[in-house]
Amino acid sequence: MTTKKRILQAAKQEFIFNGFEAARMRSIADRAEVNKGLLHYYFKTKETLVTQIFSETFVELFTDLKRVFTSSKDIFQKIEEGVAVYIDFIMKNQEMPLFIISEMSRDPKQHLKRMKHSGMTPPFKELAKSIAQSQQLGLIRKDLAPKQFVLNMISLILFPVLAKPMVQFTHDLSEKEFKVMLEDRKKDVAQFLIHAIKA
Amino acid sequence: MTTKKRILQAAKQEFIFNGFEAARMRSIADRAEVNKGLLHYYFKTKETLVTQIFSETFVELFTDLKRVFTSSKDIFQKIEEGVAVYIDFIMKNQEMPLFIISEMSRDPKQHLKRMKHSGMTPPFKELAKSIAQSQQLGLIRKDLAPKQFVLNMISLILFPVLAKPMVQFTHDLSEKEFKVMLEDRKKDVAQFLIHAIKA
DNA sequence: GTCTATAATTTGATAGAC
DNA sequence: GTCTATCAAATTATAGAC
Repeated sequence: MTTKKRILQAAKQEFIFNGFEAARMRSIADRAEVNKGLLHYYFKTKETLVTQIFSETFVELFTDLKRVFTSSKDIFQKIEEGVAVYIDFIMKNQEMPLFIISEMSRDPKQHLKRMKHSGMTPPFKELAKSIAQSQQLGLIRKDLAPKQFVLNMISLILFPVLAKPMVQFTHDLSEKEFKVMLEDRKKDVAQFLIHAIKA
Repeated sequence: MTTKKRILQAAKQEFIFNGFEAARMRSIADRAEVNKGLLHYYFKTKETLVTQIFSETFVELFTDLKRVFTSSKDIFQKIEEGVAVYIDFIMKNQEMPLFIISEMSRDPKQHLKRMKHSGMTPPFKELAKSIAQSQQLGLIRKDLAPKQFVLNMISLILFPVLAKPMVQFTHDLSEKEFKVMLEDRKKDVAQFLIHAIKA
């Protein structure tokens, strides 16, 4: 692996575990086992590092989700697959959602710049459209705004990892048991959602 | 208002908008319009300030929720009232949930100390118990773990404020419209939950 | 490309006058 | 109780040798 890649990977770990402000360039260099000066040689500033990390993340997740939501399958399959793909992603990147949300909140304008840099947008409009069509077909109850459903779906997917320490504590779950719970939620959340919206 | 109270209020604002690490003692002093030295005179350290703020928050929220979940009303009323009470709280303290969750994640052990200092615990076990009883009565479908329901309920309540900038951006909502949406979610979330669990 | 050394700021916290 | 002045430590970033 190249030095640049090693730095990027080390930075990702440092950022997601500590947040942007608490992340230390010194720690990143230590993790990557390179000299502190090299970080600036490759990436100039702390901000450049974080922008790069966000880009890679957005491209990876949104590409997969877009494929699911624009497929020709029926809405209930889209929900099941979408939930599974999303939860698969967060199982591999458990600390990333909190990092993104923290950064978004800390500096919304900067976050928009980072989104633009990645060239990707979340494919939620595609899902909302699919919900609306299924309402017309009578598959889903009509007293529910598609946008509301999308927000609820994302809430159920993301919150448990955002609040992971609280969930682990209140449910008394080991690291392994927490992962099992996330795995189970692929089916559980999909079924919960489908129960909530079926006509 | 006493100087101590003014400092506490200023610290709360600074912390919830910037997070613990990014919060500056200097900024807190400026917000409170007092000298920087006074912060240490009253609270000794940054950590003392944050512990005090958490305590007040936990006491306020959990007291109200416990009253709802241990009342004698039926489960569907408990859900409706619990959602309303919780959303009322976060409407008045929109940035608090992200601050708490960020801190919890940044330093779980320290967070437990802060919880203990407040003397309060979240009354979620009481709600789960109430769900289990209603399952026995045949009011709620039995293929759903009470703990899972509680987690889903909290997810739907908290996520929209945690991801507020993203929600505002993707739904194109002004500050006022976002508040209206939260207000609407008191009914919407309760109905969504009830649809999802009714036998 | 990689390192050492260090500059330039900024931070939380303290000491001491009033 | 409130202020000024300042310390000691830590942080990002740069300069320059190799």
